[in-house]
Amino acid sequence: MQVSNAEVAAELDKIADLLDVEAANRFRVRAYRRAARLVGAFGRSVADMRDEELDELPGIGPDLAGKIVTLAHGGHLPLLDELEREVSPGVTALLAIPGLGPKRVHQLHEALGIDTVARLTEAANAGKLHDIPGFGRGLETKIMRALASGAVAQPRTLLSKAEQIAVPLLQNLWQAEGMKQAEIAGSYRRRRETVGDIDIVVAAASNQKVMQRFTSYEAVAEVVERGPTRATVRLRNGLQVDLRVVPEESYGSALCYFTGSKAHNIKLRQIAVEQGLKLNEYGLHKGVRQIAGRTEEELYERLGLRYIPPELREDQGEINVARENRLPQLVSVKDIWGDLHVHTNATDGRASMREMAAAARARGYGYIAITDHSRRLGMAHGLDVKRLARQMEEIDRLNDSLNGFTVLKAIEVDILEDGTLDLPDTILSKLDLVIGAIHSRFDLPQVKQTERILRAMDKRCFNILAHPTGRLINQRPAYAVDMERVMRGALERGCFLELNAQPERLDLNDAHCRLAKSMGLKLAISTDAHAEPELGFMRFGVDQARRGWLEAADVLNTRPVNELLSLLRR
DNA sequence: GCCGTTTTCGGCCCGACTGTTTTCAGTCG
Repeated sequence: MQVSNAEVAAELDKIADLLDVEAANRFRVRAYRRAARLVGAFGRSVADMRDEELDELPGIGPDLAGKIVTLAHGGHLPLLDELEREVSPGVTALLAIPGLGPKRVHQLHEALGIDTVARLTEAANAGKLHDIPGFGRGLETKIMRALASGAVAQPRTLLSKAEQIAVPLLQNLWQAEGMKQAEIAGSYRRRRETVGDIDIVVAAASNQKVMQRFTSYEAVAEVVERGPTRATVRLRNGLQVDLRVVPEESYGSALCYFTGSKAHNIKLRQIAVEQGLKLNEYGLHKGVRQIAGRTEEELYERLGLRYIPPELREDQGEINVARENRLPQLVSVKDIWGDLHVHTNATDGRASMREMAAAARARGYGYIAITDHSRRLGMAHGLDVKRLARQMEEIDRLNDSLNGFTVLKAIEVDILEDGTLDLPDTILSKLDLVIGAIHSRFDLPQVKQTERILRAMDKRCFNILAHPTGRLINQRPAYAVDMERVMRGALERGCFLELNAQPERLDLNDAHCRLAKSMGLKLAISTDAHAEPELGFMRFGVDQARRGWLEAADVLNTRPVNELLSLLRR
């Protein structure tokens, strides 16, 4: 039995939570959390790794390596059983409630035997909490408010959605008097696929004016916290926004600090300590004297590092690479020459191919591939042989009328359950590009799903595997597939994988991108656009690719059409 | 629980805000 990295990470996190509530050594707790984070973000499946390989990873020692191996093969940990005997497992859910951390959860359990959210609600409503030492009426109401507002376990917000909320908010903030600098920091700036909250950093002449403007913003439902330099609000849609105002000479260090990740920051501060310096959000200090911090660039430089782009700041090896001046030259939207996954109103798109081509051209592209659905997707009015043939003729005519821009004949063909393709080779082999996709039977076991894909790739006309895991963020998990085998299979056969840039897909994820890069497999970044504005999703795909350390050379569609076509030839 | 060109034991990042306090612990990022 193989257990996914995400599940192993969840178990490790559970141990950390339980240890936390047990008041275990906090560094021991941290070791489990670090391990959970590492495993969760790891491209390879830990189930395929040996004990000694895991031991090599930073923060993983012999003990954790053994536990990870056990978990990855469906084994039981005596430690976890023991912890769950001592602390009822439901208490970990209490940690998600704002205002409750390990100490207070422990107290709730000791004093009143509270071990579920339901019991906590009951006790709070009965007014039993404020008698517990260290608790008071204030905390009791705070907890009751949190419980009532459903603040518990809210799913993370899609980056694209966060952008729609944060950008106008920031624009509004700029109207405050005395604004000097401002940026959205946090996981938003690191371009993670989802954000938990929004962090904004500001340098301004008057803290007071900024705070005032921020807390009175029209979308604010509640001011959770408000001090002289920091404020937290909850918006009506439930999203939390933190604002931090600092002096101009601290702006760079504050921006860096609030961009994170937390793990990256800890490493930076360790480096500072090693050099006899101190790093905080106000700057880099030698004794009481500030020696850097006005800009991020200056900060990294003074620490002996090259500037690290926010997308890489995850403590995934970027610091050593920056020290050795080996940072990747990350791909950017400017490098993209065309879009290889585009739908039209021939199937479920909303614009004609002419309109999509014009929109792509207006973005400065040299080509797009028209990839409508195949017949199997009845819902989308998928193309059969006859309609596809007609579309190909139409593309020829369109190309005749275009100068310096190419519309590629292509398709997003369904990979059927047995790994055959939804249209015959005779027509597929006449196309410039064939994208294969799974739209059915997401429930196949891993071995079957993997073989289904490899079998489809066996066809010499097959070029790119679309949205390779099928996940929809917050909606549908990835289907079970051995990604390493799929990538190796693609490499051996001369085909490629897609990084689908739809904000709710972003499929492949960042770890997969790194895995592909380490194997030398190029990826196509494609929008899967169903309307003209969706061509703009390219930047989300590029952001994800940057998080995966990809450079222009690692991406298929960063080259002119002739080079692209020769790469596609099998 | 991890880690080490000062260490195999004794460290492990730093500050703001809140609430319950008489000087600070807990939580959060």
